[in-house]
Amino acid sequence: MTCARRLFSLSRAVVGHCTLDSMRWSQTFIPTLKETPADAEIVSHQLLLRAALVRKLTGGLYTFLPLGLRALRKVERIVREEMDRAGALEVFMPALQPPEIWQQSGRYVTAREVLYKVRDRADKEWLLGPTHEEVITSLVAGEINSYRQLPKNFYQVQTKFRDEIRPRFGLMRAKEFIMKDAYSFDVTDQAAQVSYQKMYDAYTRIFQRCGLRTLPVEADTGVIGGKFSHEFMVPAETGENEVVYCETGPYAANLEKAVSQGPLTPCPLADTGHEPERFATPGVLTIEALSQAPYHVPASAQIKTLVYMVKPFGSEDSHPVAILLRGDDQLNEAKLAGPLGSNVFRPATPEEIFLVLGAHPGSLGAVASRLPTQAAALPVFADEALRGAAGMTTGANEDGYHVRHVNLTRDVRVTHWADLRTVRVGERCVVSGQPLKIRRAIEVGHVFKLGTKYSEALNARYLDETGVSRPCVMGCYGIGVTRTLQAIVEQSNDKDGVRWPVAVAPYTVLITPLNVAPESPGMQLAERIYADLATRGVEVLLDDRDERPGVKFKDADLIGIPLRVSIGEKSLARGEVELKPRGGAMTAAKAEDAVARVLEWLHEAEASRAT
RNA sequence: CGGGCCGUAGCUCAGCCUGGCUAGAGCACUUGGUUUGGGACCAAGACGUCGCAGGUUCAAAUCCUGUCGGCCCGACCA
Repeated sequence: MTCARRLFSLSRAVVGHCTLDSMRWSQTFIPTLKETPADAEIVSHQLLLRAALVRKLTGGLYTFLPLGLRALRKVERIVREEMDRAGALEVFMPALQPPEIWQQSGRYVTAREVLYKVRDRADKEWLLGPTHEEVITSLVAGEINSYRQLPKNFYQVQTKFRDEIRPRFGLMRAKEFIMKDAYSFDVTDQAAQVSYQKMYDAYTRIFQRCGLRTLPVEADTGVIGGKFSHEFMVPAETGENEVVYCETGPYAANLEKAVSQGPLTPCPLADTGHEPERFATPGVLTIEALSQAPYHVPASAQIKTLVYMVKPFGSEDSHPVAILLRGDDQLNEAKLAGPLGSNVFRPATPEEIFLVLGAHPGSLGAVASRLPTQAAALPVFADEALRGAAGMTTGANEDGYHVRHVNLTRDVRVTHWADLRTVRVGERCVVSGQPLKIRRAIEVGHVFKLGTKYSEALNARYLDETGVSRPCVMGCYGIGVTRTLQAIVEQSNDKDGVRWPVAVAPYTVLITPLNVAPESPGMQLAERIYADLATRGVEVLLDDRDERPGVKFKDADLIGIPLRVSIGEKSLARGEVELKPRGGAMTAAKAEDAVARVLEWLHEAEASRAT
């Protein structure tokens, strides 16, 4: 028993906080599904339903069943422990928010696509919060006055609402989901950097404790705005993001943000000495067509001309801009917001394009001498890959014609140079020079360094040592808790079901007596082990159902409890029970040692996870 | 919002093209029996406004129109 006594002090991560947090299968609610529901596409979504973790109410809205809720609570607890450890303070903000603060920050417009709006009896509008920068900043604006009160980092775990155009993949992209969001307030940029790093480190620990392999990548800041950010990605073929990474170096970035040393084949730079020359290209409307016979202009020697309509911040009117890329490059819209100075923009319609350029898509070009007078002041944004290019071919800005011998420096009035292209596989890493790879991933966390955008808009200011009023420097940090749960399932499963990491498993031990008659030796032993483990704080589930062994084993594998203790007549005749880690090999244990062996296994599982 | 597909029992689906008898199967559920170490078997039973509305017809799950909902692809998107 000394062994058991020593093992009694297992950490809370494994044994749970409630000494009798255990359950009989027949008393709880675990409606497993033998068949795969038709509308679940990816394996984690299927298992979420089959393993009785959640049920769908309607598209993008799910009910958590007892098993799913237990796993969710485990993830939440890990998140809270690590946030607390990092010095963040838990608060709880309203989900229902007044639109006024969103108008103040400007996001009433820029985030309008995802905002759920509701009206009260007086027909006043309210918002269901998709995030809480405005609320927390309002709080700080009212409460924090001095540098002596800083830094502060507030967090909460709360339901968020987002008007997703197309909810899909179960909890991955839902209309309503649980997020942990944290907001840091600092006196200076350098101090904010410290807060940012604390959160980055906390996130690394959180996902590690959840049993997830994550990859932190440089990320675009999107609608939230801000200076720079990292996303925590779970590599998975079913992910909705694409991550560019280098196998030999530290570089990793979201495709929206990724840079490289440029196209593998450089643009022609040698000036042919020719002036731009118009030539007839009847019916040629694509880069591809111009690269074919009889023209044979490689895509890499063409200039692609796009027209976008931009709405500057605070303005109601849109204006057109031209965007130039190499023919074989793709525009990366996420990179466009910075150079444009606005994130409200869209591709121009053919009618709008004709109005400004006098030609239709397929024949567009920005060669200065071929621009109509109304386009004289048209802003021209050119991708860096085109810098210095010569001998290029592009549209003549006249339907049915192209121009060759174009020298960018000489012939095009570029107003802004910027990195606008999408990186492609195999291009050279800017850090290591090695070929870049691309793979899909699920975004589970995002840390942003925000700067003073919200503190200035909502007046969250403090007085510094010299009595000068300054805006707080902010950071914000999100973890999709429900999405993280599904990502764990997506990463931890096999053909038989879920394989929960111990730290987030709904229960850590499953006892499976094959004969459940109350007076049978097997059931009596099962009851003893169950009670013994429960009083030691192990979260244990007893499968007391009168079902055939096959049913019990299939269900056990499906719900994926990390350790199974099977008690059947055959081994019991030898005075033994069977220990089977989910996905591992079965081992025999003397019945009287069963509890000690289980505690030992849990202890080892915890030790092997700690780093 | 564009394109495609689908709504029949709790779940997975057949029947529809080519209208016609009491609308079917498997799984799940209830009862009884036989079974009992990897999703058993036998028997009996319960479960349906065939998404909804309108139309055509002697007759509609089936054909037509509209509508609502779902799924997939795209667009969009912390």
